[in-house]
Amino acid sequence: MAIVTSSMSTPVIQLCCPPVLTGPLSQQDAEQLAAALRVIADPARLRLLGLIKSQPNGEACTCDLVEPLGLSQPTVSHHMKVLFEAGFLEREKRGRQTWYRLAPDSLSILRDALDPNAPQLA
Amino acid sequence: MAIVTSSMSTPVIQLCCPPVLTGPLSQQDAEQLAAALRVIADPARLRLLGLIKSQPNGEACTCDLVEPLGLSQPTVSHHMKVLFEAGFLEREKRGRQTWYRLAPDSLSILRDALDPNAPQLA
DNA sequence: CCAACTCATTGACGGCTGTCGATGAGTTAG
DNA sequence: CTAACTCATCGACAGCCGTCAATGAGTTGG
Repeated sequence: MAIVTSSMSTPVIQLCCPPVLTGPLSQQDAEQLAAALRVIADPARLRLLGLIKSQPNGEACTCDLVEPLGLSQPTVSHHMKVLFEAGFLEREKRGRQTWYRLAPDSLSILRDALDPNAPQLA
Repeated sequence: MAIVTSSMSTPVIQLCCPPVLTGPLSQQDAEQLAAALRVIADPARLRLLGLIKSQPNGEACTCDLVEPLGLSQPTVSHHMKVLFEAGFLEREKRGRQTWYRLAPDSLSILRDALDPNAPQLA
């Protein structure tokens, strides 16, 4: 019996993927890459990534993001959770605040998957 | 009065965008980039891009794509329209068939927008 | 111990969209 | 001209998801 029975799952960003144009994508590969892309295919989440990156030390707590984003605190919290669980953000709790930082290489993985010069396998 | 009153609009892929991590994205920039990402954040459309690229001459007609994708013909037609109007595909009618080809540079634009080493502006 | 603060969770709602069957429009072969 | 073929469009439906107000959980200061 595992001690940790939580719902921790592998971040989608780490699961994907052969480049799109390497050849026909399997259904599974396509679903994983699509899942990773869907996470950042949202204006609020894109703005959050840019905001965090532009903060001092490249980190931000939730309270720093609510007002510049112009969305409610629960909504921001929701987006942060999605970005974190997908592997785009790192999270650290300090006192009552939660600090977020960009996960290195997460965007690079997506970039690689979109490489238009990927070698044809077939 | 314009002769062409059709609903032709600029492909979303050509509208976007400063890189995500250059700094805080404006609402408009974020929406444009998100719109472009949403187009390919779908397993069926990702598979279509890979399928077309792997065909002889890098082009395919709709009839070549329905069976390998495992979706109905109207659904495939719908996805092709979305990809074309977004600027990811070029289209050419020959007789009763419609042939599609990857639009060069479309994926590269998205790749550039995801550059994790983009210079900070602020 | 209590009040204030920060953040996450819950539940609800509305809009978007991926899918299909049915149908229509254009093209070719006979 | 007609039948068959290829593809697009339409209308409908179900599921997903972004958003918020209300509430709960954990932390700090006094």
